[in-house]
Amino acid sequence: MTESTQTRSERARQSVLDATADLVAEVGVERTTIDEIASRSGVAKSTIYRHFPSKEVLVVEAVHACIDIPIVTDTGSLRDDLISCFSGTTKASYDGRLGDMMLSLMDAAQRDPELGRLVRAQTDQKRRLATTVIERAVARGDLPADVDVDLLVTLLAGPLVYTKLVRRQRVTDELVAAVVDTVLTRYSVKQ
Amino acid sequence: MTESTQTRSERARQSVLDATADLVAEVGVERTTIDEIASRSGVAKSTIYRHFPSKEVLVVEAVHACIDIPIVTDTGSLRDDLISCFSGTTKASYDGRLGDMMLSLMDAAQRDPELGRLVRAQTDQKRRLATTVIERAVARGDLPADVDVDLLVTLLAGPLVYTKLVRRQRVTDELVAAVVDTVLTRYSVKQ
DNA sequence: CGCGAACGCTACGAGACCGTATCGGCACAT
DNA sequence: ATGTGCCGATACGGTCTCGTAGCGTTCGCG
Repeated sequence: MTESTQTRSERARQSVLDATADLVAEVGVERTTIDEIASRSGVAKSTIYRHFPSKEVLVVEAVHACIDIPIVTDTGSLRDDLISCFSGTTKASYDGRLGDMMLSLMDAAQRDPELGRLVRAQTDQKRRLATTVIERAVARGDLPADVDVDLLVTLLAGPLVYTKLVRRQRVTDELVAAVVDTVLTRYSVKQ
Repeated sequence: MTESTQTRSERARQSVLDATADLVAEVGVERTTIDEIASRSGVAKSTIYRHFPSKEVLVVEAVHACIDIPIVTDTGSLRDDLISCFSGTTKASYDGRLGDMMLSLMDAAQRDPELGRLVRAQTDQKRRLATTVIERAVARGDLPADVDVDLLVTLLAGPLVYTKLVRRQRVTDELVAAVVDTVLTRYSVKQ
């Protein structure tokens, strides 16, 4: 990716991280084993331990490598920016591999402080994207200055995350639009 | 509870179910072990296996025993009924022991079909409470007849579940009221 | 092209856990 | 009261997993 010339060590490291992420997505954090990671990645167990001190650290790094932050648009329309923002964060974070990991990660995060920090940081980061969009709208006067931004983000993100994680249904663009429109109506925003 | 005269076998069985629920709430489904259940409940491992064929069955029964369905009010006010409904389901299902179990259960439910059915049934049951309240409002004419009930329930339940499970914050009565009011404004319901 | 560092393979000890078996003792119904 | 059936304690075999170690092989830098 970054360099087409990859040293042997780097290739092994990357294979391990990939296999770990795949396994966490498939069987969850608890059932992920070093032996299976070795088997899938084609990297020897001894080599894995040369790169990562423990299974916990490996999992944290593997998850960390899966996270990418989408960019927020600035069209001047609160509605469009929110839809774009939540479509982006939902697709980036809850579709594909990371989406399959989330429940297991959140569960494991209850007991593993390091994973807890990671999951919380991930959640906060996504909320901050929406917060940015909303605060820009407040600055424009499209939203009242005394709006409860935190509540607003929860009202928007809640139904989408609930649909994905609890109901295990796809988050369609229609749902995103419906959620955004419902919440914005409350604040009398022109559409 | 149901009978103050409890045979020895019944007492043992109940102790096991209790200890199992406690353990699942504390350390999750995966880290819950029969030996620890035996140790905590004061019931011998051999006795546990006389009552339950496997750890999986035991966990399912223990979780099942934790579930109770709150009753929905019928005050004639959609807003009041919704607030009562979601306060009730939230308190009953996400506070206390069951709340501590949920993430681990939902994770385990991804791989265990039996747990999957249980969790899904639990979710559906709670949604049906809200659906009942909404349909009564439609019948009264308080909501348009063509309202998307399923979407409406998601809009209401989503932020509350998200607050509890993802943000790991308490679901206050203020939050419930704010969510209900926001969603109902969209449908121009008098408050 | 040569040498050292890193790799793959295999085996190992320790510990956790499951599910079964054995056996002595206590509860509960008759 | 008395015996039968269920319980508690304990031990066991088997499996899985972690993390370490030894050893031959191969990559890649100079």
